[in-house]
Amino acid sequence: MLELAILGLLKERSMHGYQLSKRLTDTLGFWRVSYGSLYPTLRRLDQQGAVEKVFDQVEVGRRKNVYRITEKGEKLFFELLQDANTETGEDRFRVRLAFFKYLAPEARIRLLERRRTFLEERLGTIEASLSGDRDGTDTYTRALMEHGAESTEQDIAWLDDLIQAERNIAGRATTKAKGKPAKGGTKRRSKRSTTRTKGLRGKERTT
Amino acid sequence: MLELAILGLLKERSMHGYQLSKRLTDTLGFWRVSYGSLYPTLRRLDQQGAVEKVFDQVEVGRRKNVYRITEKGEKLFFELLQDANTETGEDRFRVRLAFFKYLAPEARIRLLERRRTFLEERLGTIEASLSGDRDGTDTYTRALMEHGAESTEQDIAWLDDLIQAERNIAGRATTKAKGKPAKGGTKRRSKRSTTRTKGLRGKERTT
DNA sequence: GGTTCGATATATCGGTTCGATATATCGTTG
DNA sequence: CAACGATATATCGAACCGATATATCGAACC
Repeated sequence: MLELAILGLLKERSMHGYQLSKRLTDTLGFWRVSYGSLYPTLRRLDQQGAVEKVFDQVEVGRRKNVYRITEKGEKLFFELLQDANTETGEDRFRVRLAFFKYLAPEARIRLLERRRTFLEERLGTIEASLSGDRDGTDTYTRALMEHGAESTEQDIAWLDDLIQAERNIAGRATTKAKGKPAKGGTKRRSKRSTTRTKGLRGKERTT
Repeated sequence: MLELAILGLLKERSMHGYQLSKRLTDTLGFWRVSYGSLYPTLRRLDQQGAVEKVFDQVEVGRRKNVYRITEKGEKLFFELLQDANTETGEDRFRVRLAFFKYLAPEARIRLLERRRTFLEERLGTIEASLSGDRDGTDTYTRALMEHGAESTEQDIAWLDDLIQAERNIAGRATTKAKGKPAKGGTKRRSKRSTTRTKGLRGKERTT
């Protein structure tokens, strides 16, 4: 997954390790990457020909290893991006979302809905745990779970917005305009009140 | 950190691996633990004498390894819990919060405030990145960051509530009354100010 | 002028965790 | 009773984390 993130960033512009680290932490998903995985991954990518070192304006004693993505690397990038099969874990989703512009709208929607299903399931288990646990849990565990439920609900609402926006795009791209006004676009909508989440979500897909 | 979580759960009652896995995923921080780390950790704890196997209702089926915490394990638990030195990363904080009842109120407040500082810093970098990025970022990255900022703000507000509740307890301490943590305070919505970080914050830009 | 200091930059080591998978038993249902 | 899903334990290799070592650069400070 680090490979995917690195390749995606190098697609925009060539960088050296330290810059990659900053971009990974700050802008992209703001999830901390250890040098203990960044540099080895970078070297691994280099050895398999997905990236290459750039020696240009070295000047004086500057020891910077600037990397550039190769065509092989571009291909690898799209393979990894398409491989949404194994998508659990927060970070993986974030990284993929960050490179959504390289995916077709339908693929985006598929990914967003899968994520939504996952969060909905999690919310279900949390709420089941909250309601079915008579005085077994202490205050702090309870606070933790309640906050978790709240955050998850907000994440779902956010996903709903993204999905809606994506549908608007896909709608006017393929099918003809027909009774799908969907005005505002990416503003806050989808006030979810259905806290009851047992076995909804129609259309289960096998994957 | 898995050690801490396991020991804390075994402190409540003896369990076998699968039950631990469920408790870890569902109630405690609902963060998925792989069996590839759970079982080895369990065995490691066994070998170093922090937990021990319990063979009571073996008899039939008998493929359950029930573990019980030892006195050595209890000591280890408190050591690990106190070692808040290395506290970055979501999960570590959650696990510690789940076992807050074993910490003194001052220690709790210290941990909560450290977490708060961390989140405040992160929020700062996100917002700096958001405002200082002249159209370099695409829609999706931007959405990601905005949502991240929002979530972080809510986390901070939640922390504020917890800190406030903790202060109330600590304030009326002095009496050994086995204080039960102020049930009234865990309902979100509190003032959020006292930002001792950078001055630039609080855009209130309606999503 | 020198030197302390923090940010930049690369690298590696040991240990932990992840993801996938293999195996077997139990409980239920058709 | 066979099929099936949930329970339960286990292990492997690869990825990843946290800490640490090293070195250079640009300022700041006396």
